[in-house]
Amino acid sequence: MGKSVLDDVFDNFVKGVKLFKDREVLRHDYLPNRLPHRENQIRLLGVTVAPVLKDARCSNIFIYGKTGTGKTAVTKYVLSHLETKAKEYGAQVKFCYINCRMTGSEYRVFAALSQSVGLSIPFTGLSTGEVFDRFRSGLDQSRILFIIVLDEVDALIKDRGDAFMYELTRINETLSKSKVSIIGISNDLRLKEFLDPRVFSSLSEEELVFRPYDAGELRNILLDRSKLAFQDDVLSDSALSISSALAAAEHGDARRALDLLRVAGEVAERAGAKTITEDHVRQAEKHIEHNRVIEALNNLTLHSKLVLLSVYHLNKSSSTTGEIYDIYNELCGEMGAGLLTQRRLGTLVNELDSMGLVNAKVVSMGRYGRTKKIRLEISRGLIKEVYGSDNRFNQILNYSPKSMHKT
DNA sequence: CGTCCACAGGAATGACGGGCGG
DNA sequence: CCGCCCGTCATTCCTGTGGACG
Repeated sequence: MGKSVLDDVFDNFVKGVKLFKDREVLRHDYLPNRLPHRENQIRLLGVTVAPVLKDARCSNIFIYGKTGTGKTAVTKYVLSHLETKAKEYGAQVKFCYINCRMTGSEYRVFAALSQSVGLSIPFTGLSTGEVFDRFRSGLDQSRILFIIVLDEVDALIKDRGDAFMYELTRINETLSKSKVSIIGISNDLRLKEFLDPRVFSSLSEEELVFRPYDAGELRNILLDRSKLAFQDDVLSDSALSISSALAAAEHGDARRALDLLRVAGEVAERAGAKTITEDHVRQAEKHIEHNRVIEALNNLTLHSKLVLLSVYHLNKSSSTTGEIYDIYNELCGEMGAGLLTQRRLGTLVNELDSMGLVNAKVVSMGRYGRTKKIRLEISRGLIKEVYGSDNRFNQILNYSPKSMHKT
């Protein structure tokens, strides 16, 4: 039996220094039992929600804050404590946590709500109104105080409108045996601009704002977590500081900080190091970004890939929608793919922009019209790397478009 | 100072695959 | 099985617009 290349990998893993004690602690879905620097928010949310223990409906609450400021963690923390207290006092309280961005549509939100009051709803087939009616009657039957947590509602409201929110905020008027309270969580602080004022006012009976963490606070959070995550004396002080600093620069995102630390640990472990250094954190930063882009690149639809490759081919510091459409047109012909409209291409470009693969800005060139200036945001090498290994795209990658030397 | 380019991007509508309830 | 509804992608039609040019 020959020596496998894997022997090294496995040996290294077993014999090498173990850095992690418990890697799960650094994942963002992990709910710690201490949330440093959020004592105020915990108390406020607790106070607001407490009336349900005496069988009274609590106020609706609106929570604002950017990603990684602890909104979700605090909410889950408070509600899980509330749940155990409710059992203790025999209060009929139930809650349902829904991440609206993951759930995706109002239909599915109502379906999820229905499920949590014990109804089973097909994932398609019914009209949204029907699902809502079933949910309402199912809820009324169960005679409870129902707390609905709508995490990342801004995502849903922005592309579906706030009609479903309006229905939800008014549901109590038609319930006789149950009561509903809503906790809305938004990443976007300007959400009220998108909301019907009636919805907004009934939703924000209480408001809670989560400020971003500063570097010092992030440091404490990481320190706390790293004690559980790593073996003693594994994490260097400078690695800790740089992680907090990097995440603080990025709107004080604790999630980001935890990711950095976890990946840095993995990088260090793979390198066989016995401590995690500042350099490992910097490598982790690149690593995370690299993976993010590669994953995005692979998951694009055919036409989005072609649009991206058109930008790649133009190879200018910035190109306009029209220019890109010409190249895209050629690439479609080359591949025998159906051609989308320029209108459609516009929104695909915008999608690529929000994924950070491309940068698109509308500019006016006066007499020469108004268009989007589009620029590649990722390295050309990365595109070669990902699409070069795909036979279907290899020829497209090397294809040289005809309409290139026009200005 | 008005014109007019080269699009932006909203609204309505349709085609399609999937799945229901009756 | 039918008629209806879902979400998704795409088209068609449309009105809006910043600013260099004349």
